[in-house]
Amino acid sequence: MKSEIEVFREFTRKKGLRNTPERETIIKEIFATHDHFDVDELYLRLKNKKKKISKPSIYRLIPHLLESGLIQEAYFEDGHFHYEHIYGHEHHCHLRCLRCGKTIEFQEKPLEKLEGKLAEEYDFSVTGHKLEVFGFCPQCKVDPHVAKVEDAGDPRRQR
Amino acid sequence: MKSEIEVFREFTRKKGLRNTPERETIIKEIFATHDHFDVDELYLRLKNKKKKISKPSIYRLIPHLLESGLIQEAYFEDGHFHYEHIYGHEHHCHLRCLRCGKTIEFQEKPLEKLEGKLAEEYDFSVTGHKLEVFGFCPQCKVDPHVAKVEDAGDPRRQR
DNA sequence: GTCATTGTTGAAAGTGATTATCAATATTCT
DNA sequence: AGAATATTGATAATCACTTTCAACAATGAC
Ligand SMILES: [Mn+2]
Ligand SMILES: [Mn+2]
Ligand SMILES: [Zn+2]
Ligand SMILES: [Zn+2]
Repeated sequence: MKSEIEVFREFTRKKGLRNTPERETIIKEIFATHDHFDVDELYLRLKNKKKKISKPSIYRLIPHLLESGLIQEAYFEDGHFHYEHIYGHEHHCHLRCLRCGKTIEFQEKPLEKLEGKLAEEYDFSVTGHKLEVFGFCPQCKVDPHVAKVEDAGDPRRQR
Repeated sequence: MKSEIEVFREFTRKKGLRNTPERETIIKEIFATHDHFDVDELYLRLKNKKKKISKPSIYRLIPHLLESGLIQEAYFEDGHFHYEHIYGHEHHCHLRCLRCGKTIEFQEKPLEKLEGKLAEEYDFSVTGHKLEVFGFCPQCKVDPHVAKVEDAGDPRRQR
C-alpha cells in the first residue's frame, strides 16, 4: 500500500501542484497519531517539535488533503472544524457526548445500502456521507453536575 | 398540538428566561416558511418586513431554540451554519450536491435501530443523530463544467 | 546542470461571523 | 406598584480563516 506521502505526491503531480518539505512535514505529523486534530493543535504539535510551519501553510494544505482523501472533517466544535486522517482506515462514524465531548468511533453497515438507494431514487452520484450520533456518555448521563472533562472551555460554539 | 410560540413560552418559564416580543417575532418568521435559513438571511427577512430586530438578538436566541428543540443545525456552509425549524416535523436527513448545493430531504429507518444498538453497546444515552449524504445531483454529475447554480443568484434551498 | 516558469512560504494585514459590553428598557414575580 | 434581573440594540472586540506580497523553491524543458 502506498504511503500517505506517496499518495500526496501523486496528487500534486496530477493536479499541477507542487510538493514541499513543509507539506510533507505536516502530513507526517497528521499521520503520526490517530488523534483528531484542529489547525491550532496541529500547529502547536509541529511547533513543539521545532518544525517551523506557519498556520497559513496548514490552512492552505487542508483543502488539498480533503480533496486527495487523506483527511476528512470529523466534527465542528468550539468554532472550528476538527479533522482526522482517513487514508488507510475503514470509514467510520462518531458517537459523541454532548456534554464532555467524549467520542467513540463505530462502523455502520446499513449506510452503504442507503447510499445506493438514494443514488437510484434521486439520480445522484453519491460520494460519501457523514453520520454523527449524539448523546450522553456513561459518566455524563449519570452525574450531569460533575465537572466537565474539557473544562475551561464550554462546548459553546463560536467563531 | 402546541404552537411553537407556546413551546417557547414553556421553555422560558421552565428555564427562568424571559419571553419578549422580539423573540416571538423571530420564531414566527422562522416558522413562516419551510426554507433553511442562516442568521443573515433571517435578519434580512425580518428587516424587509419592517421588524426591527438586531442581529445579536437573533444570535442570542439561537442556542435557546436549539435547546428547546424548535430548530436544528441543517448544515455548515460558506463559513456559517444553516438552520431549519423542526418542531412539528418528522426527523429527516439531507442529500446534498457538493457542487451546486441542491438539497434533498429523505427519511431513513435503519438509523432508529442503530441508535438503540449504540446506546446499548456503549452505555450512552442517545439523543439524536445527524446524517448528511454527499454527492452530485443529476445536472452536476452530467455536465460538471456548466455554470454553478450559486453563480446565478442564491441557491434555492428546500426543506 | 541551467534556466524560466510559476506554485509555495511566512509575515502581516484584512475579512467576516459571532460574541462581549453596557446602559436603557422590559419582563416576571411578589 | 415596585424590586429584581433578563433582554435589547449599538458598539466594540474576538478569533478563525483568508488574502497579500515579496522572497524563495519545485518542476519541467533544454
Ligand atoms: Mn474518528
Ligand atoms: Mn431540511
Ligand atoms: Zn460525557
Ligand atoms: Zn448540483
